[in-house]
Amino acid sequence: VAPDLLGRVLVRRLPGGSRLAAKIVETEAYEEGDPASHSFRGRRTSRNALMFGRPGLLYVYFTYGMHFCANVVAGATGEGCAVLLRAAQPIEGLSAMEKRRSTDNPRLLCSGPGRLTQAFGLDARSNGRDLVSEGSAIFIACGAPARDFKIKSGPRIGISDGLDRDWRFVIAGNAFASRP
DNA sequence: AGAGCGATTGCCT
DNA sequence: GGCAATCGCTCTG
Repeated sequence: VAPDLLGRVLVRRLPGGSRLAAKIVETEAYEEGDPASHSFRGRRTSRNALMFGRPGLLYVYFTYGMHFCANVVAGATGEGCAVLLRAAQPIEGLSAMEKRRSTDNPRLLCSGPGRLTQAFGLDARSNGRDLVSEGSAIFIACGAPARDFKIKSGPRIGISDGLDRDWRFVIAGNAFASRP
């Protein structure tokens, strides 16, 4: 699911009818057999409960005392599996993102997991939202995107265990990834 | 009950 | 390249 999400568009409807939209350009996969995952060894806690929920839901967690990270629940119900959204290329609603992010550099709006949630206004209240219903206030647009890009994979970022897995996926050459 | 640290970011030199 | 910010989750005793 992690590479499949590349090129798809994350959309947020704002009160008033305007929208935020950005193309997903970088993702990471996490699952139960994975020592870097919140769901390692199938352990359920109050924080990670959503990872074991229905696929297509939004799992948001708080980290480093100040940042939120957004994930797409990706396993069957009961399986602790999710895809971290690490970076996206802004498409629509840039001025609203600029305001939330306090910068007008488009490269700094959604290029990083904490930046992306801040630009989209996602936080603990967004937990459990349905990302696969286009009626949602926050969702991933349906329909297969153009596959006119190559996918690069490598070790995930910011972890100390599980570095043997190449479960970070980026659109090759895209300038909006969290790092070159 | 308390310590340690994290799926990060931004500002400093 | 280095480090502070900042707080909730997890593990240890």
